[in-house]
Amino acid sequence: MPELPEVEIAARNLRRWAEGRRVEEVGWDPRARRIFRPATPAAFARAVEGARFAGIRRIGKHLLVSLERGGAPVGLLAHLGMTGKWVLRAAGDPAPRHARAWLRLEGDGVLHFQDSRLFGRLRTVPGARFDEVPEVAALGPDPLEHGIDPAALAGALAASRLPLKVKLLDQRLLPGVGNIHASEACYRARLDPRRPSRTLSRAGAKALAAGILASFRMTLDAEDGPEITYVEEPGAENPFLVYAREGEPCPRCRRAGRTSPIRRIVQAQRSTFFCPRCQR
DNA sequence: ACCCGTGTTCGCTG
DNA sequence: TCAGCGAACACGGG
Repeated sequence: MPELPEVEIAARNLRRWAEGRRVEEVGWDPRARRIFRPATPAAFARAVEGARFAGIRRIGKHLLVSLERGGAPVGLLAHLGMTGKWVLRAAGDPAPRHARAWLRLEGDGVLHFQDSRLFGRLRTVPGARFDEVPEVAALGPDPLEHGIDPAALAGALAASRLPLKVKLLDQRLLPGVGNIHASEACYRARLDPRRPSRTLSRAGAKALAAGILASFRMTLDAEDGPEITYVEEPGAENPFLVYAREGEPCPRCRRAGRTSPIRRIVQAQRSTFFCPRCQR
């Protein structure tokens, strides 16, 4: 269940597993047609079969995969939704649980797209012209690739009455920020997630930019490896500062010799976690 | 049974 | 025209 760091790991994995290799055959789970909308799984398979992986980019939570067949570019746009994940298996291995699409590569590997909740998307992009896909064109500059311009962020926040944490989920602003990192960034910047975003000062926007990048970085460092490990998998410790820590003492207040429990509230139908004492 | 979930899109409203 | 809101999508786990 991915925000920017998990999608970045997926991009690195795909580069390592597939770059330069040809897709011999594509298969799919017939119950998962919705993943391939607005096209059909058969059309997806036709477009990808026989093509060779040429390059993998990431903007926010979108994976932009460029392939090539007979000198012609073929684009593959992937979004992991809530539960999507790319995994590599050896040919002949049983398909992993909830495998919805699979790409058999030349040599021995099979790339599986797993997605239990079917919120993911796999679609092809003619000529790999990703900038002509409206959802991609609407995204702001990727924060990991380009950094965050505090002045631009301050300007965007000044234009909205939405609560700060809700505004952070707008992918046109800072693509890749999701529900966890929105809470984490507000906490790191000591900002109350309920504040209208337009009430932030320049200094607040600057702290927020730093908080977002620090939160991404911490998760990226913890998750880098051969396969994405998700924090909710059995036995995994919660690596976050406030997310899913309702009722636990705020670590920053505790350091200052005070006690303040983390609160959970609901904003825009999503959970928000914060410390009411040190986030203003 | 019921609630919750790291995401996005759609239709409605003012 | 557009920001904002809430339902909907679909399935598994606690």
